[in-house]
Amino acid sequence: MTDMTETTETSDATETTQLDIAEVSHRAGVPASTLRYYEEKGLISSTGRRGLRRQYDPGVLERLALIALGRTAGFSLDEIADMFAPDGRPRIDRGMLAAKADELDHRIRELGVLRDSLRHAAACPAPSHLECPTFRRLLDAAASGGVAAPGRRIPGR
Amino acid sequence: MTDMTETTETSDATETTQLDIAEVSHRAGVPASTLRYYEEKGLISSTGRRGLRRQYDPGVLERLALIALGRTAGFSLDEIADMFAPDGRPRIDRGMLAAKADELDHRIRELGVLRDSLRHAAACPAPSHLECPTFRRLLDAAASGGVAAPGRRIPGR
DNA sequence: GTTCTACTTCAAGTCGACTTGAAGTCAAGA
DNA sequence: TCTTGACTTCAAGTCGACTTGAAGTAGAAC
Repeated sequence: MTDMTETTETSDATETTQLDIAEVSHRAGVPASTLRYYEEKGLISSTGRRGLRRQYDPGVLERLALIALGRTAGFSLDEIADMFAPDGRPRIDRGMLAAKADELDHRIRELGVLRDSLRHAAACPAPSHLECPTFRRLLDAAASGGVAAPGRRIPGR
Repeated sequence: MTDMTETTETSDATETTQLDIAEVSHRAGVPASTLRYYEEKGLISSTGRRGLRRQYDPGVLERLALIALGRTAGFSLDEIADMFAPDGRPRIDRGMLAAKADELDHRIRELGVLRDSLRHAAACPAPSHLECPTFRRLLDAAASGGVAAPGRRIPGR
């Protein structure tokens, strides 16, 4: 949403800087239905219509990237929505970023332990996993919540 | 979380060390409703009833630990159900474990990049994140799916 | 014997992020 | 001008893992 564009926008010059929803969908790799959904949630906005079709400012691509980034960092759409100031410019709380980084760090360590254990179990010669000491240790950890309390969301992918 | 209160062994001896659902719920840290749900899904089974109340074999605790483990590794309940042979003994495909480990590994690396970038952005002196080169690089990566395509499930928490 | 209470069943609700379906609209091409 | 087909709206559906609520039951305490 940096200004700059919006130059000669004569109606006949079809050379609009505006992007059709299909174009945005294609370029961002996001279904049109999702774009409408995001708009409804206030995450993005269309600049106008051509007929019924939504038109977007090219800046929407950046915004979608920002949204995608937030999603992969584990933010909910609502959280992401809060990251944009009313004027549309991103306003990201640095403290929040740091907190999320710490969270990720923790999660990463957990997953590391898990990965190593899984690998061990995969190679372990014990006839049954239940007889493998490493596996049992993992089990105990999981049982006591040592690895990751199965709260609500799950990491896996 | 060890023995103790090994059920009031009152009444008839040979109470077979069966655990009441409340006991299992408490020891495993899993709500009774979840135990019923798991049973319905075929993930665990009760050995009988005392009145209406379900009774469980102590082995169910280990099984629940196994389930918790699978959950934190990112397996769905259905996948976990498939990990038990019809006889109830775990039958974990080592190849599957290895595959999951690889998956985790990949995810871990993604999250690592993300964490580093978040940390940088949090400390970055650029007036706006959009002007921070590192942040922009991250954005581009997210936009091109380089970090993690926001498929269906999200890693977060 | 009565009451208390923790269990029981079954159906339905929840949550987040979308997707899907039906019915309608409109710019562009034949 | 008419047809086409990609868009539009709005409501409802989906998915996974549970949770919640209503109505019922039985063992244990009194």
